[in-house]
Amino acid sequence: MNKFDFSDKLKMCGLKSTKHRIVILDILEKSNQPIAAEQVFQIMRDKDIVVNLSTVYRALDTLCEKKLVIKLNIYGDSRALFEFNRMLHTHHLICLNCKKIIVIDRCPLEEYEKTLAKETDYLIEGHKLVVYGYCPQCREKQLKKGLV
Amino acid sequence: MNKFDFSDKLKMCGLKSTKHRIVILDILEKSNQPIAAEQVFQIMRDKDIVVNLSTVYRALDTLCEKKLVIKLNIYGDSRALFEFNRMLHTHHLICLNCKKIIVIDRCPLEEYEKTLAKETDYLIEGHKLVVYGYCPQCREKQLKKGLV
DNA sequence: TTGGATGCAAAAGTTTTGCACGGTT
DNA sequence: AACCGTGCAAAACTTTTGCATCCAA
Repeated sequence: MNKFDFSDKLKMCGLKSTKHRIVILDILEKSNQPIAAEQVFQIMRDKDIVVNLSTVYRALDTLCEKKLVIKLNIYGDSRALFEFNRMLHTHHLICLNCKKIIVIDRCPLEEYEKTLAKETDYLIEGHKLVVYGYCPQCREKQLKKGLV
Repeated sequence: MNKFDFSDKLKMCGLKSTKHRIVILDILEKSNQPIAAEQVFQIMRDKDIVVNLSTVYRALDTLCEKKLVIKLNIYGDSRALFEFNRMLHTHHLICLNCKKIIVIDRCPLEEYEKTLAKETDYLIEGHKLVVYGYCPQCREKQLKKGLV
């Protein structure tokens, strides 16, 4: 997706198309895993884009409101993480050692949601599933140390 | 579970049995939903227990390490929440309106974990599932307002 | 007695806010 | 021109830490 698409996307949501917002969408879209506001800020700095951290927070907040971006709160990280909303229903597999996050795009929970709705009389809007484990690389390292 | 049990539990984990820790376990055990450190602190204050907030944080941290307590990071709350570990594998159903949290104790994901392990070569340690929706009470209120 | 637990104060880290100014529509 | 977005600084909020003291084992 290129910058013109981002610009259109923003306008379609009733937002002004600003350079910062486009760059932020671009950064998140290119990231293969969710990142924190501070990291977005640093990447912008690295690109020699002068921006204030509060602007990054405000932009992320606005983009989340418009569902262009998804905000995550993950165990073990006190910061919120943000990812580009690819309009796919995804889940996350997180390595407990290196904190790498893999996005998984298969969901086994459609039926479960229906059952749950019946049982609880809730109107179910969605869910978040996070799976924790150790990635192959970290498993190997820990095997060598005799830790696992 | 009474206070003697908590004392034993702490000792079995290699922790000293202190008044504060016992009270904190008691508060969490009695709470029907996960609560923040600040709330634990306030409940202690209400019980006329003089305690420092940093002690609450340290105690919760220690109890989590020993798996007596579970720490949660939930979307929409920048604070961590803590719940008594009932040694059941549970999930959470959260009302997007009133933020009420229901603990659900049926898990549809055993098979899924196995499949995922095979596919990714991760050593899966566990998962967290949070379902979002609107509770019957909030649905009714919103219906009246014509919002849903 | 000894090491771990606590209180206190201070710092660190994350996120939000008020206000003046600037840019998009 | 109007309104929304941004920079800056400050504050708010959550969590952690250093150190002296206290308490459970």
